[in-house]
Amino acid sequence: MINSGRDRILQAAAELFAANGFTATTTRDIAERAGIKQPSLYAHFKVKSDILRELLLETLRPGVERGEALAAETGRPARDRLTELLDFDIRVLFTGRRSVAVLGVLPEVRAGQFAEAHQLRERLRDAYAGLSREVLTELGHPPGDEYLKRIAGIVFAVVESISLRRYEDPDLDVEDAVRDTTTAILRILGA
Amino acid sequence: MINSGRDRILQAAAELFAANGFTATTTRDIAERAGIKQPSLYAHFKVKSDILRELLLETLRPGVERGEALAAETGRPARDRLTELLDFDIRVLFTGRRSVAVLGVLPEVRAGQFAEAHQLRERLRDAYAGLSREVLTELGHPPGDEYLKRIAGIVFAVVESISLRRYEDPDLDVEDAVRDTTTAILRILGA
DNA sequence: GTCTATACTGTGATAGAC
DNA sequence: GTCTATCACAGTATAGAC
Repeated sequence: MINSGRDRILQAAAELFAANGFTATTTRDIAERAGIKQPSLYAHFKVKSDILRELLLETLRPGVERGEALAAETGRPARDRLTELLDFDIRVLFTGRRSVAVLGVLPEVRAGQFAEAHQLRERLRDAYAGLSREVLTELGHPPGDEYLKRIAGIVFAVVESISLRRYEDPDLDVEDAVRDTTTAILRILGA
Repeated sequence: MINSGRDRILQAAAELFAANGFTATTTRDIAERAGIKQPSLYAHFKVKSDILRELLLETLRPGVERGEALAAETGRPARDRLTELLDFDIRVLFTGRRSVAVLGVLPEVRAGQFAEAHQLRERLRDAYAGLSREVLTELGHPPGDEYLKRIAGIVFAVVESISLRRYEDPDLDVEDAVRDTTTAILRILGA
């Protein structure tokens, strides 16, 4: 059901969380935007944080799956696989029916509670790190662990920044974002 | 006074805001970390948001001043000036006695209220955009307005990501951060 | 599954003594 | 400028009827 009550709630919450943060968004705000009364939320979610929890998992899972598959794949240049992951990941952020944006970067997500989402994010980061290592190696510059960690940190930051960039410029075009981001990241890696 | 009550409050608040966000940080949390009782905060700040306000302005002002000066300067390669701004800006984030980190990216900062800080952030972004345009031009690729906006968005995102990267790896070394970030950004610009 | 009514708690902020 | 005491309100969540 695309427009079920539950879905309306998730949609509304995603937009509000992205705009104002988790704690600053009240259950009343969410309910109002979803077109129901505040207590009705609790017919769908046990507690407020479960809404964010579901949004986070939903947003992260596709990228993690694809990322780990691509990182494990062999026999194809890492550069191509990294490009493919970026393409996939960025499109999820744009075409997902939610404006899931910034969610992964919300400070509240770091503080306890959302361990599962945090873990998924780590796995996605690892996928990017693994592909980055391979790309660097292909280019004749196999990185040390320390250096890889730092450079992959920047790469992942650029990926995650898409949410914020899109938030600040709602007209940002998907194709532009995919192309610019991919180019930037390949250049950061020295390609 | 480096350890005046007021300063202890700012220090405590900066750390808590960065870790948990603005709304999720209570005035009691701040007071406790500052070693005073909650109502004593109000001898120093009229309202809670004034604490964040001051932290934001304090963090942004030096970079803005330096950035606008460097962007206006002529007769020196833009590449050198951009490098200098990055060096300065990143060191402020690291050596500032506050862990001002993520503050600029807090969602709550976007929603109304902190207009002055928002404006400073725009000016800093403009300084980076201006220098980026010059660098691209020096390289023989004068950008169109649209392209510049997008590429400068990525550049600025990399700069701002330092806060988060440092938060996630508190051992991150200043010199490494300066070098890696500068290299990444110059590469993004095609240098 | 949605509503009205409401309980309970946490939070920002003030009053006023020291 | 710090404290204790306290207020007023906002916010999450529950109860129970429809």
